[in-house]
Amino acid sequence: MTAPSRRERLRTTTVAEIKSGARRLLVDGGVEAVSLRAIARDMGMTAPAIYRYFPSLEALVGALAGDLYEESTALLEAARDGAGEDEVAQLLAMARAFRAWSVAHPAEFGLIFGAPTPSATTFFDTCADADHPGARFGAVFVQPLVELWHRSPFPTPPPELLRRHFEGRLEPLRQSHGEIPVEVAWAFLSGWTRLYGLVAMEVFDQVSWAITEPEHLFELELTTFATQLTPHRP
Amino acid sequence: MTAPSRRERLRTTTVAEIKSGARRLLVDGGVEAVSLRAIARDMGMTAPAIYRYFPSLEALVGALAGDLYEESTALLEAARDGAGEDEVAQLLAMARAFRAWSVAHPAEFGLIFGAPTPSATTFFDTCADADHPGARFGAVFVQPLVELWHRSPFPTPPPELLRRHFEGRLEPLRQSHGEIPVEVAWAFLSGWTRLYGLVAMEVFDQVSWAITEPEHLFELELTTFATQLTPHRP
DNA sequence: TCATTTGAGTGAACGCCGTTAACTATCGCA
DNA sequence: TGCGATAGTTAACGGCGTTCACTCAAATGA
Repeated sequence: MTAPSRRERLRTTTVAEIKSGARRLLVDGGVEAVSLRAIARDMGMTAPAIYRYFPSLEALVGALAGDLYEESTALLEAARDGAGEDEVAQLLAMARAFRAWSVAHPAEFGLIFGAPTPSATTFFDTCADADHPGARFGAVFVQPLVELWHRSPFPTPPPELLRRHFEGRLEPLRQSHGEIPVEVAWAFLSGWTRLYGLVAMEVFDQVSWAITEPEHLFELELTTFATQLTPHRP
Repeated sequence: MTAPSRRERLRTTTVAEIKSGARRLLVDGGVEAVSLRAIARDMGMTAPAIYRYFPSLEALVGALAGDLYEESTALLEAARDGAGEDEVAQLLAMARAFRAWSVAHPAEFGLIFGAPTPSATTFFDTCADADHPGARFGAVFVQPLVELWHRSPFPTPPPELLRRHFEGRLEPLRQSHGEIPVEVAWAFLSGWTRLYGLVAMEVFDQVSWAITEPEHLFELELTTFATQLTPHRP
């Protein structure tokens, strides 16, 4: 691990500048506005120069998607770490942080959580299954759920029902998180699905025909979700 | 209402041929593969000819999105009409039909239920709020829910909690469906959000790192959803 | 120190794309 | 029969990703 040479440092900053230009275009024009020629123009370069740093536009967008995945994962971790000891409070803080980030960054959300573009596809295919960006993202949710389950088990559908549906199909999840109680796996999949649905519907503008200020629907669902994570009074 | 002239008939079939070419390109190349030149090539025409029928590529893709919305709405109605009298059975049949269609038509799903492209945006903006395609789509779900609610009310969060969160924010929904009990509005929004989340996650390939055969997760969630629509035993 | 190799960047070109403009030929109708 | 509307053409412009041949400066090694 030797110190980076001057050339390597320059290269790193250039890569960063390319990516930040790409993100700027993404933010104010959608993914189809990201073009090598526009990035190069903004940098005072010509388009073919970018091929010294990325093999194609697709690869550049893929790398950007990877960065965004990391950014949102770090965001979740920060929300969790700032929410005290109670796991339910941690999960609620993470959900709120995720929604806030997504609503504030619709283009970025669309790139990593929307329909898989060729760029995203080729990028994610280069990731080993165990450290798929989605796996590290999901892990931040799984950990508090596991701890909550051991401290104060929440109600779930009957475990034999869960086992019947999940039988042998949780291998990918197990590969990145080790053995997990089937109830926790269910809570994660069910909860993440609901969170994703709420946020994606709002970001993709699929509910504005029915409700204004979808944040209140979000908070309502969060309330009922928190209730479901609390043991029912006997 | 006079019979369409020969010219009008030719025009109609040409429009249909353009759209079907566009859909073919959409299906096996994603939305970014839809190009006027490719469509025209497949039809043995030149690209500018298409401007006799659509003012821009954006408008063509928008019209295609409108057709797809109609297609999926009709699909839901067919599923409902083939599911007998019981409203819960109707809702389950609709959910299954929606998932099946979406999984079988990922590109079409992405176009109308994914991140809004400029094309979709400009198209949906041309729709009046009351007959927004989403509203007609949602109506198919709302109707059985209303009937079920009147026949056999399902458990919901406390109505005062619902009212507090929905206060004055359901105007768009009311405009297309008239007065609706707040409990039904909640059931629709909550249920549609969960259904959308499940299907979008599967179609957009956001869960393959955790679970294989997501259809079983879908069926599991459907089971618990049906339970929640049934009055709890006293 | 000087020659050489490496790397970054350029300019021209190819073939796509959407879109516009000018033009032609055909069809339907009075 | 003639005329206007309609459907189609070709040519062109600018933008795009990408490739290739090239230049020039920086790092390297004898």
